[in-house]
Amino acid sequence: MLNEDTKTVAHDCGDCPIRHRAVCARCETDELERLEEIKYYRNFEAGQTIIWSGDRMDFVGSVVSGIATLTQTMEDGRTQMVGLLLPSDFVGRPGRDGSPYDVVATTDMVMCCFRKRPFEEMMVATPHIAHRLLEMTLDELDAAREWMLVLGRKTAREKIASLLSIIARRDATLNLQPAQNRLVFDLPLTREAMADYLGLTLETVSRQISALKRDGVIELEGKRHVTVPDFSRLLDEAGDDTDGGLLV
Amino acid sequence: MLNEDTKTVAHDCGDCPIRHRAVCARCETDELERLEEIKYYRNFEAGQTIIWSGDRMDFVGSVVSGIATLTQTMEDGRTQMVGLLLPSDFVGRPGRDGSPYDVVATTDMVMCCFRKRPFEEMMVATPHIAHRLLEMTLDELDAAREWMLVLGRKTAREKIASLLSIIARRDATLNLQPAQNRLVFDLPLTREAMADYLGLTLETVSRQISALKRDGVIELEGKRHVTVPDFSRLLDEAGDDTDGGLLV
DNA sequence: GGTCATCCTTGACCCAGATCAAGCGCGCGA
DNA sequence: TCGCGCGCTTGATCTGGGTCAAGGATGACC
Repeated sequence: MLNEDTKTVAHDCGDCPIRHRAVCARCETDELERLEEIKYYRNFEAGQTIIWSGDRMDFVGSVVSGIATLTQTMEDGRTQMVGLLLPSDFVGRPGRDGSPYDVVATTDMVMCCFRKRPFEEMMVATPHIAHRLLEMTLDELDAAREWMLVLGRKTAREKIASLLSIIARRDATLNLQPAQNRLVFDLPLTREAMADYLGLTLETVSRQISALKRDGVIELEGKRHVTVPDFSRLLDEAGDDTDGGLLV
Repeated sequence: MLNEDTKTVAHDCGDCPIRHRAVCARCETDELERLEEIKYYRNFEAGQTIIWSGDRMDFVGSVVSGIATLTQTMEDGRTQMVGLLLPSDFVGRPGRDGSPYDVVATTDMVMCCFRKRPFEEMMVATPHIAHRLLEMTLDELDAAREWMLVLGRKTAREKIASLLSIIARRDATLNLQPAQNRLVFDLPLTREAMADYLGLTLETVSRQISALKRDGVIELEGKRHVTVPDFSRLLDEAGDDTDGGLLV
């Protein structure tokens, strides 16, 4: 059962990803209630490691606010980010015990979690939850494969443009802007984290961002606040063949 | 209903992946019969494109024999392989209409297919099929993310060693060798296909294979037949921290 | 056996991005 | 207010792998 405190948070969370994105689109009332029973919220501070690679994971859940990263590290310290968790993204591997990745909060975060064992039991009893999870996993698989193209074949400049357009798109779908080509967002990652995502060094990231700024593809206010005056120009720089409709 | 011809093939296919790997581990007899009704076999020749990127896909299925690749191509022709389909691998995106990738047979192939619509209907009616598909999709996601580390952070030599060890491992699990460190297999890919998988050029692939041969990490007979005298040495070259137990 | 195409190897050279190094700017705690 | 640390930028130089180019091997087909 929920304590008063948790209820309050749940109520604040009007567009809680569990409602609109993860598992509940077709839930019946009693299923929703069962979900509520195994649901709880966790807060993390910027820089805090949520799960260490190899750790046992006793929950699944969604990002409510803030950003986390999924990274792999080799013994000699080379690291590669393999996923970026933005609000409404699902975290967890139903049916698996551990995480093969480090999960790290890069900003302050709130996560909406379910205890794993009861969640899995619900999954068995409620087939459409499994279907929804399959959907989401296929989405993640597509994203991972898209990123393989970025890592394997794109130039440094194209990589940066690809990352910026992904973040811009996600940001835009959250804070719906008037449907125009200009958009504004804050970079949620350090240069080093961007480098780890893109398979570059932080110096190259910095240089290419400066170059995009010099060429008018982006405008910078401080180090993190980005304005994209022409989004289709950015997509072009990313080498994307998509038409770039913002609202996917 | 099955015609006589198909039945024969089905019978030959004693370890048909649909039986032992994809969906049927817990199927009841009548479910198996329903699967049989929507099941058919397709043959492809080496070089044949199975699905074009963007095509409608009206089936799902498994590789029975032979090898296929999943590739993405940019407008300017740069291509990145995002998946390698070996025998027993599943192909298809239940719930999705099209494929975002080209699927190409690199050797002669046999696939065991199910018509997509009835398969999806069965999935709804038979929850453990959806669970099995979720399992498999999570496996693919892990593989894709593992490959992101290869593409983003490994050197050319490490990339080649990683690819060889993956193929060797898969080959070994199919044709179980005595549990020793020496193993033998045939490369199922051209140098160019390897390059597309690894984000390299075919010249670099060729040079690095020559180097591994010169250094005694592998032995070559012709261009495709590979002997690995010491598998743990190969894993070492790949920069893998896994212990390399062959039988995963 | 000869021709041709495909796949592969090897060499010479070049360049994008890594590496090494110096310094800037801003926020924070004393 | 100062100093200190962290995140970032920029410059100089180096190098792994790309590019361009020239053959070598193998096998299919005439």
